Parts: sequence; C-alpha cells; structure tokens
Amino acid sequence: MSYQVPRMNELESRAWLSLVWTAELLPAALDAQLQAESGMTHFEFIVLSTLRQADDGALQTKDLAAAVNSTMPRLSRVVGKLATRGLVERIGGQDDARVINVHLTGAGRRALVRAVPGHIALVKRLVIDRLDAQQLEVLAGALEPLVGRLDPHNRVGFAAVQHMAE
Amino acid sequence: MSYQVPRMNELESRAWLSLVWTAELLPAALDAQLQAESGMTHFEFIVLSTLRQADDGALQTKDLAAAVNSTMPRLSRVVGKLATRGLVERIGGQDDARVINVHLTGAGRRALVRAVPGHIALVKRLVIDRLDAQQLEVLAGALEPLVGRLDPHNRVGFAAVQHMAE
DNA sequence: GGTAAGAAGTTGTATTGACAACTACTGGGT
DNA sequence: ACCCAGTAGTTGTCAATACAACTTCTTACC
Repeated sequence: MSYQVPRMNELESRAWLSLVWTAELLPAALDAQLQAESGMTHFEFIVLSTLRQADDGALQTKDLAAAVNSTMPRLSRVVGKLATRGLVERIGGQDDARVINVHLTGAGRRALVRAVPGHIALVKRLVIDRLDAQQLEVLAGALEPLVGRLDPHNRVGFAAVQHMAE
Repeated sequence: MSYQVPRMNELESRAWLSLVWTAELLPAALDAQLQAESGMTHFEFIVLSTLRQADDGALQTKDLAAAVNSTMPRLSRVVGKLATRGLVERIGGQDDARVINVHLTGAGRRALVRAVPGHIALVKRLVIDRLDAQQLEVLAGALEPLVGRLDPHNRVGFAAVQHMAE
C-alpha cells in the first residue's frame, strides 16, 4: 500500500555519490593549495583570472559578479580586500557615477602569474593526468549542461580559467 | 627565455571548468531544495542518512564525523541543533565515558523519510535523467578515484546516500 | 596506584558569506 | 523641473564553519 518513491539503481548512486563528494571536497583542496603557495583563496584567484581575461583588464563590478557567480555584497568585500593589497584598483565610471570599474593592477597581474603554475600543477596532478581523452570528453559533455542547469542566470564565466589553455 | 609553464589543452580546460563550476554551484542547489521542501540543510540530510544506515541507527560522534567528512566542532554544533529539534538523541557511552553515541530518533527517521523523495526527484531531474548509462559509468569511474585522492583520510562515507538505491 | 600523554567532545574567537537595508545616482513620465 | 521607480554598490546583522583552547576521561608506564 506504500506509494512509489523514486529510486536510483547502483550505477546511478555511484555516479551521484562521487559527484556530491567531489563537490564537497574539491573546493577545500583548491583553497588549501592556493592559500599555501600563493596566499590567495580560490575565489580571489578566479576574480583575478576573470579580470585578466577582460579586454582591458577591467570589469564593472556587476559584470564581474556575474562572471564569477558571486553576489554583490560578497564581491564588494573581496574586491575591497584585493584593493588594500594593491592587486586591483577601483575606478569610478565616467558616464554613470554609480558604476565602479575594477581594474587589475600590475601587482595583481604579477601575483596571478606567479600563482598559476602551482595551481595548474595541482589540477593536473589531481584530475587531468588521471583521465584519458574519452573520460575528459564524457566529463565535459556531462557536466557542462549541468552547470547550465545549476546557474540560475546562465551566465557563469567559463572564461575564468581559459588562460590555462594554450 | 621564459621557462615552461604547464598548460592544458582545450578539452582539458573544458573538463576542468565544468567540474569546478559544478563543485561551486551544486551544493547551493541541494541546500535550496532541501531547505525549501524539508527544512534541513544538505549536511543535516547527510548526517541523518548516515545514522539511518548505521546498524542500530546510531554512531559515535567521532565516527559520524569521519563518515560525513566533518570536523568535530562542526558536527558537535549540528548534532546539538538536531537534538534540540528532536531528530537525534545523544547518549553517553557505557564503557568509555568520553564517548557520545548519536542516535536517530523516530521523529528523525520520519523527517528523513519525508525528505528523501523530493531530494531524489531533484537529483534525477538535475543530473541522473540527463545522462545515459555510458556517461554514468564514466562519471563514476572518473570521480570515485578523485574523491579518494581528495579525502585526506580516505574514509568518506560513500554509504551516506546508499539508501536511495533499491 | 600515580602520573603523564593523548583521545572525545564542547566552547571561544575570528572569518566568511547571505540576505536585507541603506546610499547614491539615473532615467522616464508628466 | 520634479518625482519616482529602478540600478550600482556598500554596510549591517546574523548563521555557519574553521582553528585553537579547554574539560573530562582513559590508558600506558613506572
């Protein structure tokens, strides 16, 4: 008499569990490596990377927030801290006085450039070098649509780590 | 004259980016669904699920912490809150007075049972039903070793969601 | 059997992030 | 010209979690 509850078979459970635990454990590993070797969080790394890829090394706060999937308050505080460290600079917009453009400074660019090799090394050691081309293909093909579904506004900045590619 | 920096090709970048953004976005989606429909966080859900699967619905705090990948302080506070809500009960160990055994109560079991269908529905809608058997196979095969590498103590409780399976 | 090293669990303190409230500014409608 | 609805960004407040310090208890060793 019990009504039917949706279930998952064993393969589905394995895939789901591995994904959930990856999502739980991966951020801490990225933060730990970047913090230890470069004194920045993974989120700060993404912010700097995103700026570096922008046309003139600068983005409006709102657009930067969208690109790094951040709320405005969070980004405001992180940018404030990056600014006191001299890694970014906040410059008010000319045409619209409400706007703040966040610029990557020379020091910020250098800090990022120093941080990248160690970070890529971790990523390769942890993930990339353990997978063959078919696995990489399936992983990207499976997760990219998922990200699209997860991102409420569908505009996560896939650009953030593009500079890692050749 | 510049020394070589490790790089990733485009396929590697795509796989990596989709994985990082999944890790960033997935936890919020799980919390939002469980909070809205069942009034609990995903972490609380995992704690209750883990207890439910334990032999007698109870685990020692330290073992529970290991199974759900939590620090002791974090778990102590979460269990405290679950106890005030009547979902678990803390019972001191008989042989060792330092030990606390965390027991799932009837109310806790009922709350979990009520929460499961909606959660599984989300998981299927978001991930499982979008992937075919080959993708599920590759996903699990790629991520399970990764979780092993990410878990410093190699004892993450893959049991936590097993009851979702038939 | 007394003591010291260490384990289990809780609590103090600081940081991070979310949501909401606020300030400052813009632009459309009249 | 003025008001008002809406946007950009910051700050207030609170919950969550990490690390460290603490309490209590156990066990190994002499």
